[in-house]
Amino acid sequence: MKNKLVLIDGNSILYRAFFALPLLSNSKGIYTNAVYGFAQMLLKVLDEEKPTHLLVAFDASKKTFRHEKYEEYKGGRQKTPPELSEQIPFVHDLLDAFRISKYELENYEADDVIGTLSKQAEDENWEVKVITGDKDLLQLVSDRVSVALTRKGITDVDTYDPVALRERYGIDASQIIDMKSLMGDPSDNIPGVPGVGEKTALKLLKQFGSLETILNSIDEISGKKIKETLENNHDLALLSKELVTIDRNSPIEVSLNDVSYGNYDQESVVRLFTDLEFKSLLDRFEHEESEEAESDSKIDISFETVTELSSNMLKGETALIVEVMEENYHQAEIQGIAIVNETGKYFMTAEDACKSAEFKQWLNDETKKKITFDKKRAEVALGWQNIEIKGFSFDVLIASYLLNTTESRHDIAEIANRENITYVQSDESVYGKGAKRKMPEREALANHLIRKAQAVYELKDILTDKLEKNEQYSLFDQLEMPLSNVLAQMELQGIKVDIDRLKNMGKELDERLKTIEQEVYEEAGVKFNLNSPKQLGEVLFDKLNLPVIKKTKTGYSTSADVLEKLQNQHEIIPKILLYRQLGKLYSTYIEGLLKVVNNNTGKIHTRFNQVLTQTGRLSSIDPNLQNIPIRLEEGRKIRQAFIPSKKGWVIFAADYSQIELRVLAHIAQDEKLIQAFKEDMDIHTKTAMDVFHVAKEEVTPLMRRHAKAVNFGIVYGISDYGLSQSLSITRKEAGEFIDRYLKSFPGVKRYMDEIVQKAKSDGFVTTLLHRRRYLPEIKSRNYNLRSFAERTAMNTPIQGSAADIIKKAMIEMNNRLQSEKLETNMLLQVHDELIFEAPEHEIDKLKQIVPEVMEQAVELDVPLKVDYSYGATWYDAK
DNA sequence: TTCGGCGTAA
DNA sequence: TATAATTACGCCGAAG
Repeated sequence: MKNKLVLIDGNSILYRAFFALPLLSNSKGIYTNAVYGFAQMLLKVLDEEKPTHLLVAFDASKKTFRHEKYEEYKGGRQKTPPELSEQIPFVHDLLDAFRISKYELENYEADDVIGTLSKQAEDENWEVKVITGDKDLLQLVSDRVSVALTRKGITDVDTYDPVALRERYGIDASQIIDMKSLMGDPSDNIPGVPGVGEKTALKLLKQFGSLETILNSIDEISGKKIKETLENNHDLALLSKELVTIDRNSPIEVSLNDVSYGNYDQESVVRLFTDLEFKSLLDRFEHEESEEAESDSKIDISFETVTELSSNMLKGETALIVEVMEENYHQAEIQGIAIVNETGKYFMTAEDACKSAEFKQWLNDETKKKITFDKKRAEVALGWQNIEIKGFSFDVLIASYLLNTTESRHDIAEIANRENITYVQSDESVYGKGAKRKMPEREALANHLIRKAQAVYELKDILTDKLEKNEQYSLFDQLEMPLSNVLAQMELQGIKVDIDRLKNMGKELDERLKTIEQEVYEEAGVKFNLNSPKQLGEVLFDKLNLPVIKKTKTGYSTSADVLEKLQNQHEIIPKILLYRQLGKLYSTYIEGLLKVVNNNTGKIHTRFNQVLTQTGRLSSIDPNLQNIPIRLEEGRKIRQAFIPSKKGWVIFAADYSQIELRVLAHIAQDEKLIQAFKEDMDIHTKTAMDVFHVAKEEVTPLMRRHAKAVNFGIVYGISDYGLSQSLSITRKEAGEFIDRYLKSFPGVKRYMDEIVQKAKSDGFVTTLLHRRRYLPEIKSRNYNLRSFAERTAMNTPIQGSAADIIKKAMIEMNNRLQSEKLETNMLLQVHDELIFEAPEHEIDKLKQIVPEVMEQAVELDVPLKVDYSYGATWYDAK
């Protein structure tokens, strides 16, 4: 087959893409329009041209050999806009992901590289295509070289071969040089001959053939004026010609063989497009993967469908799939059971399984080891049917999460694929998604579950090795695995809800909302949807002409901080703020909670996601019980609807005091901070004393407030801007606070510096119990990404270690409640606090053991401190 | 369906 | 350099 070389003028296309597309950005605030356009163009080229060889050429340094001939070359050029230059690294990432060669040559321009390589390819009789936005390159057109010029947009091009060129300009490729030297080129600051444009240039060239002939035949030129300017600008025209001429023998260090194009690196492409949020482009690359998986899914895996299990099928460590298709596994149907172990592979319907005494006994036997994927799902789903499951030895989902918290896809198929196990399909491809999600035929289901079980069976050893290499096996086996059971119990237990109370609060809120709504319409003089930020923005800023404080991507910002600044400008504002506040309570916390109360138990059964956050915290969904209001009294009342499940019981709540700052004191080994906690000082007051250099008695409430904000900032990975926002002070003042803080607590300063360095050299940071977070972006050339990674390098060990500690406390608390034979139930975890329900007579015992267990969960160089309280409702446990 | 804006928690 | 605080979830309207 004949070779085909495609040469792309990198800078030119990048500029085109940047100006052709609106300034898009992804959710991280990185501009992506130029990369997007470039990627589009690239995909189109790969698709249409199917090159065997491909190179993207870039301009090298600012200075080129042309500057030696003509200093003003490319003078007057605008600097590259920063919105574009920040995208350049991503274009390089893009090319790397596609395994496409790129090249730039010191002292030369991309044109020269393209010119040289295209000549070499021509000599080899290859077909060549050049992609550019620059007409100069038309001079390369020949029988074997065609040039695609971007027309408008980025993928819309005109392609020139010698015929097309003659049609368009009436001249040959070689004459393009002469044309340009007559016309000049403002964008490159090439002078040309003043007064000569495209038309004149073409006319002269058609008549005389070349610049030199024109200059030598001045007498024959018709038109006095042209004659004169040509005479006067003789040298300038010749200089222009030199500048315009592409050097087709530049000393490039790449050869045609170096630029062969094979295939892209699918994983990198998907990763990059995901990061950049190129969802439309992503589709076709993810598809290919599933096609690949499908072909493997034809590999035959034989199994038995059984209606009863005998003990000789349940030997040795066994992979167990208890399939629950529903996303919410509470009271959900079990679809089927798959088992894989040394004796074979078995599928059972859920119905048969639940009837089987042998099976249930095996589930309940702690000595029969089970390998699972998402054991909490199985445990809770079975729990609702009063089937107990014990003896979990390895959970693939938890292991996968611990190995890489950044990875969001923890489907068995995904995890397996990463380990080159390709016979298992993704749940999505078997079940479908969204409205189309449905159960397949029994045989297809059995097949799928068996494959999952087989994959899980194989993955155990692979992932165990990895955990051990990372020194994470203990974190896995001693913390997350047992925690999962604790969480399952909490979820099954649920928290009782006073439905009437919620409904009454709802009624009252609803009435107030209607009133306020009417008032707002009157003030505005128009009816509109108050819940629509878009419509509200139009009313406030177009109709009422209030000053615009902040804008969002889509229009005016109407967020609370903006509205607060407008408080005194118009009477409508406080009303809107109140409407927002109450509306939030009504829709999210009254209606939202009522929707998820379980009809049978009268309780809310949340699900804790144990494998989601980047830091090791839990999260809670359906509903989220970790963000029930507390700050404002109005919202706090929602907590009155959370009650004990039995008469005469209480809600008991215990929280760690300043756990994150205590963790910081410990890991940073800051002597002053450690000392302050040892003396059990009020940490914000102490911070104020050190930062403002005053005695304890002189700390004003304002100083304490500022100190508190600084402490928050320190935990989050501080920036002067962030602090200035939260305190509404200037950046400079905020910067000074931070400086003074870091001088006062040198250990903290040292920690912040060292952790960033460590993250750079290791590629990840760790917590107290060896949880990891990888931070590849800490080496990024993009300021945004790098800064973000630096802040998370500082924050993750703090937030993550605090998460480790409370998780350990939860396991021990569960054991303790059992060993003390208490009836008390642990119900919720809210990052630094635990919520229980307890019979009255156990309160005294709890007052002792809860703080004890929580405070002794780990031993740090500072004491941990726990506060607690209790009452008739969650509200009263304050 | 999916995204952006907004607001709730630690 | 040019930007901006950590971790989450859910509701709504407005786009597709």
